[in-house]
Amino acid sequence: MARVAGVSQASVSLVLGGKWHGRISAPTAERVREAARTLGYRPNLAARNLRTGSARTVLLVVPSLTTHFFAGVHTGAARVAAAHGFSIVLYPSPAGVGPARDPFASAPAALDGVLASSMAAQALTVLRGDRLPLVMLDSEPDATPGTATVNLDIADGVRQVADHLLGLGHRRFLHLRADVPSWTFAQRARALEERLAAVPGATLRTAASSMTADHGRAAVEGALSAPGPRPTAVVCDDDMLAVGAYKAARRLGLRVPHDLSVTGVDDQVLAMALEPELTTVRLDAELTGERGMEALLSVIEGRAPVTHDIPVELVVRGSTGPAPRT
Amino acid sequence: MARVAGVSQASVSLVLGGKWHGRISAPTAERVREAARTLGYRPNLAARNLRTGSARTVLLVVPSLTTHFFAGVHTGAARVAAAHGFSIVLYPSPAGVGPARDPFASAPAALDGVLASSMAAQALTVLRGDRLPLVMLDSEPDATPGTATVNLDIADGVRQVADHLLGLGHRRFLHLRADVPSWTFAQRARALEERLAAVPGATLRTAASSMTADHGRAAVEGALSAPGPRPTAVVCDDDMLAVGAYKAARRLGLRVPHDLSVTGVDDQVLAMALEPELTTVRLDAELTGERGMEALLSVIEGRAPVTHDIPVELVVRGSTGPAPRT
DNA sequence: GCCCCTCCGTTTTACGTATAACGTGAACGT
DNA sequence: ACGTTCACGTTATACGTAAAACGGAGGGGC
Repeated sequence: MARVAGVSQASVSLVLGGKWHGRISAPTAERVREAARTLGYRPNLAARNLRTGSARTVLLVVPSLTTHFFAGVHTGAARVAAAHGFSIVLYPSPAGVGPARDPFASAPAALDGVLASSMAAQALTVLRGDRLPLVMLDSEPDATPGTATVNLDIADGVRQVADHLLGLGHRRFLHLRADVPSWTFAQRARALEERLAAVPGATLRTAASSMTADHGRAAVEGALSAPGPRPTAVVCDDDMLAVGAYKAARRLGLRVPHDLSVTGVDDQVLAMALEPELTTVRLDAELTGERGMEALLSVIEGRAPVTHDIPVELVVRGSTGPAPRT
Repeated sequence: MARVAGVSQASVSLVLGGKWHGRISAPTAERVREAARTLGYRPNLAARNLRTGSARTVLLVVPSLTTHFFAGVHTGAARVAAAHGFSIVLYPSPAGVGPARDPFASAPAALDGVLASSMAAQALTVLRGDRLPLVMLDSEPDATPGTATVNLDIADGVRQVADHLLGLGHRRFLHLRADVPSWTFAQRARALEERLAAVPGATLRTAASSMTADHGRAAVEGALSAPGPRPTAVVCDDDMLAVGAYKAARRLGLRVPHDLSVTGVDDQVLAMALEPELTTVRLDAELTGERGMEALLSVIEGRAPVTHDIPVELVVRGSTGPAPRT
């Protein structure tokens, strides 16, 4: 390469690295670029990484990419990373069985930082101790002081849901919880409890289910068949659970929203596919990924850790209506 | 590291690389491992990659991870890659706007091979010319002779759909095409046409739509409102388009499946969420990813390219029923 | 004439690993 | 006693880059 261009190897590095101004004349620089073009020359990344001590690579830790939300997070994070010349490597689904794998074993090169979802708790225990820049997504604000976090204010979304349903006259609520031990779900439960505690006459039942439509259906069917006055609104931790609520309602002969109002969280494509379309809390997954990656790159580049808040938005559609008269 | 273990650097490499049998005594090997453990020593990946000339890394080219199918492909591919000590780097969504980016610019290290979906056509033009091992997913069998392919026999799935509907007495069909210029969709259209051409009295209309529920609805609504005898079955290229068909049916006052049968392709979570549940062609995305990665690793390791066929399966649910009497 | 500066490059070095090539005692066969 | 093998490690080298250190030629100031 250097031979073809008729210059030294160092000049090649300077030109292709874009740091030649004032050191290499314009014609020579052009000659180097031309030679690189005709040869199809690409700098050896391994050598570059060895020399610079960095591969400009970041680890993204999420439970599963098949979850709509995390796929969106990846998309947003990847966009920002690419814009800064960084690459993303995914931590292989810790949600799968087996012990937490060594996150570094999955990377093709040294890591500059870690962007981790709070739902991937297993991996974090592995990551502690390595002094890598770390940014948490949707984690408890003061859980890890000093590290940047990107916080989705889902609690606020749940409060909006509660207010919306209260405004429609609902007083008897069923909360369909995702039985995943994660702060994000605990937060939702607490927000709903607190909001309803402030309303005289409001009651709250709780059911828990794994995050599939079928388990959700069973849980809701059980809770709605229990003795006592039946809840008129089901607040679900997730759109997929809301599908379960729809199915339960159908089996029990209840119409949505006439007899039973249902809400979700996420606003997946699912929400618009349902009939009636689902009232739900929209989470902007891509924005979450973007902000997370921006925060992480800030830390990597030595700036102070910032904390972002991602606003959420209640999207009212057809699955919520006035509470039925008793 | 070598100092701490009281041994030469070469011995460290041998022991940690697992190639010490017969060259290093067991006690010494143990001493090295012990030292590595206490120091938290990790081999420098950049140096290793430079020395070995490989980063054991593969590029996965898919249009978008937010598409359910491709997220599944990634999951399967990642599982196999991890089992062989390989890493996956994703090519950043070529479906996005802008010119095709340099795939190698997104990688943190040198690539050993490429696993590409046929739907990411843009990227392929970039990849041609680089003599990297390449495996295509769901691409036209003889499009790239010599390269391994993993073929989803969706044409067969469509034929099963046609036979299923014909058996239910349907004769007037509407094909809702995804207007994406990809071989996989062209293949579906051809299979349906050929199958119906063999049935006297069978008719086929076609509508095209981008892959969103709303556009699908509009396309189906238009096609069903056109003059002439109305189709009684809508065969959709995708589950998302089937959602559009449901919505169109509702707007036109048609019940599924009583007045209109609907089918999809994919079997996303969506399919079970719909009411009635969707009859669709199940594609095993994870298996596709696994087979694809296995084929690619074979080529990388110097074995002959193999071609796999992934079977598809018609899943009959509630969205198809007997053709209405005229 | 001498010193100093600027411009344009080159020479050299270090990064940390994998592995080929090279000892070095001790045991062993004859 | 002497070559041969074996078991166990070490020394030395190359990978391709980034960047610090180092000129050399030409020009300007005094």
